[in-house]
Amino acid sequence: MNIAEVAKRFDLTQDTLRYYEKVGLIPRVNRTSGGTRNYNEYDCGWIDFIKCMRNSGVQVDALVDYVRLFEQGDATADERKKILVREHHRIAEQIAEMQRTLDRLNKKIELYEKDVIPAEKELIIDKKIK
Amino acid sequence: MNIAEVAKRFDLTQDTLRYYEKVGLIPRVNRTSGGTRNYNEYDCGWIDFIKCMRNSGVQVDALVDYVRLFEQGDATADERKKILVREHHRIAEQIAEMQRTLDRLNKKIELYEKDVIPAEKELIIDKKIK
DNA sequence: TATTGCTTTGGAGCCAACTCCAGGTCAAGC
DNA sequence: GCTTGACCTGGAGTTGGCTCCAAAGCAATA
Repeated sequence: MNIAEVAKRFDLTQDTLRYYEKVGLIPRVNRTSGGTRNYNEYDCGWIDFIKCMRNSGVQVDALVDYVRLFEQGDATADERKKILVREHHRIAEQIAEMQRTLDRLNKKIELYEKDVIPAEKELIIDKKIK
Repeated sequence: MNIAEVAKRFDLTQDTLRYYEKVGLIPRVNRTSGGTRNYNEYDCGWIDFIKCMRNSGVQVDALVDYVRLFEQGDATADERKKILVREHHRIAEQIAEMQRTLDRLNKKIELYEKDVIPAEKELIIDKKIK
């Protein structure tokens, strides 16, 4: 697979794919004799994983660490697992916070629906919610 | 309330509070004759709301729009509601995506727990998950 | 009133994460 | 072999969202 195909498949730009590789978000991709990237399914597995994590707000640094450890072999499995667990916690906490925000928005939207709210009541809305 | 007290109360820096006001994330705060900000509970209500939204990933622009409309009075209630509904959708979608990521991480962590995974199996892990 | 410290402003600086570009190389069709 | 278009690299530029700073004014305490 050339870079154009991979970019299309994952809805990423070629620049982003090259960036991912450059900073170590994914392991180095094999090249043709001429130096052109030649992606295989293994690479795509990594891209898929990284894109998923990035879309959930996992920091580039954390993922770079993970990939670096991965490349160091089996001995780092424990440390890699710790990263995954830590990021799991972070995401779970973030979901909880966003859920509370949704509740708050729900109440606010409900008030907007009941009667078009005069602007001056805005604070009261927030007071009620608290 | 002076800015120091408000900053402490919301665990924000004074710079952040001034920034919020400068870009229009919160309505203009009243000042003393000398020009010093004098926050009241109304201001705090806004800060609380904005902090909550920002922590859930709502963009500054969207909130600035909301505040601007709010300041234009009752006639904009409909448009304001639309913003809230749109951001509600965005957050709900983001939660869904993060939930899927948690599932994926759970499976991956589980595999790490079963037997310390040789690095070479990394792709297989992702294949299984897919 | 003098000192010490808090607050003001505009604007510069910073960080994460891309995104774009120039100048060059490679490859595929004619 | 030549042209045309895709791909390469290193590095500069951009965006969003703060964060920091200098120079100056205000406030509280002695």
